[in-house]
Amino acid sequence: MTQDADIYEMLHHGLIANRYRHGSKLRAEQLRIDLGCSASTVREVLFRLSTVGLVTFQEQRGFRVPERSATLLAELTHLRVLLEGEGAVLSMELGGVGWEARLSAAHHQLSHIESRIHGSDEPSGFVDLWARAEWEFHETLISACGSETLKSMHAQIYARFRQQVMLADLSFEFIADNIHHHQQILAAALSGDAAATRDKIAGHLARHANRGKAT
Amino acid sequence: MTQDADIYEMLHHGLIANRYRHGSKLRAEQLRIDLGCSASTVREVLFRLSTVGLVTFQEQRGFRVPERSATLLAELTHLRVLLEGEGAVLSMELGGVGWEARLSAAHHQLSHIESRIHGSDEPSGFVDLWARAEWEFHETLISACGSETLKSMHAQIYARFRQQVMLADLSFEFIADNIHHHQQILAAALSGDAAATRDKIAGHLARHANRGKAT
DNA sequence: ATTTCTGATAATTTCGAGATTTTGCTGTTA
DNA sequence: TAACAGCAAAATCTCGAAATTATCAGAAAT
Repeated sequence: MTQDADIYEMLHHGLIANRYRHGSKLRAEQLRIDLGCSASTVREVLFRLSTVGLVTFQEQRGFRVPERSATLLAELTHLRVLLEGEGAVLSMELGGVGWEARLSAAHHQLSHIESRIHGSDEPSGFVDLWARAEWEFHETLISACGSETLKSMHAQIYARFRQQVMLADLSFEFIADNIHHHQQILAAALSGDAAATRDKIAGHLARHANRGKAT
Repeated sequence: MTQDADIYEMLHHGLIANRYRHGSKLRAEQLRIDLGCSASTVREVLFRLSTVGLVTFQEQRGFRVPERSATLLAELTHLRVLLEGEGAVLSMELGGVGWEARLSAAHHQLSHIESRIHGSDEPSGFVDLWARAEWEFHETLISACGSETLKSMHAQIYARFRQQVMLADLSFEFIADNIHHHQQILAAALSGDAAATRDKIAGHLARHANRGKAT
């Protein structure tokens, strides 16, 4: 059993779930206790995460969780619209009925959870479920695009996007909008309208545009 | 002096220049001699490079140089067209005269080198100069897009693209086409025609479409 | 009172060795 | 001859410690 991959997954997940405060230092000696391994292994993983932008690294000054930044969020949003729109349109052309079925299924799952959250006073217990379902839907949306490279690039951007907005999203103030957005994206994708699909994706991802605070 | 960053740059450059054969194994114990450091440091750097796709990694089986693959090249080309086209169009809107001047300068440098290569029997001595100038031109093309994230993502894809096609490019069989392509891209960008700019970029990058051999 | 120097403390970077796993070779068997 | 088990060699993975560098508190000087 190689710990390395597990440690990577744990930290990756923790960073996306905002388990560590924005801007806080990530000391290898500290994390080794939580993760149950040596500081060297942690350091190795932190380096890898810095390469994909989930942690920042400064020479001789260690690793940090990236700050929240309206500028960065705008850039990530722009790239996500670009990649996710392209992947969705390609999937519409290449995916066939199988893809449409999987997308419907993913939307059904997500819709179910979002409905429950919408009617709940204490939605904090649904956070993990919702995060997984949201990812599944957007991942399925581009899953038939035929390009592994596009998918892995999208996964990188999605992770950084989520890291930026998780704190805002888990208050679920957007939940009513999100339900509507996800329905519109599904409808546009199934109808075969490429331009509309791109539009709906862009509208959905822009929901944080007016809220992100600069560093 | 931190070796780490230097080692990373050395290996990064070597991989793009095809210093190591496609598919060959990258043993840390071997590389430590060429690079003058310990095996652990090499391993750390190789992990980082695997995260951006310049080396492949398999658990318990070490690191390898990615094979040449027509499929992968097609995917990288598609993404480069997407990112470079977007960055160029944004630069045309935001860059102003300063950007136009820098793009002209970069093209002039590249054009000068490509002309010399075109008229030479033994162009192998120009490889490094050409590679640098080619990168400078394409990087400048998107330099005013206003998004650091887009630029770094493009840099990642460009590096992998170059790794795939370097062997083909340094025979300079495309040199006549390339001179024409680069001129067309420059002209379209300066004329302010967004659609034409995207077209010319796509045409330029597709030059390898009929040549890459599957693994 | 503010700045600068200095030493002590803490964090980062590099390294080589031990434990674990894979790989390749050899000899046996059907 | 082909297939398989077992052993030896090599490679990978993990770790903790030594060496280097940054950080900070307190003393000395302006």
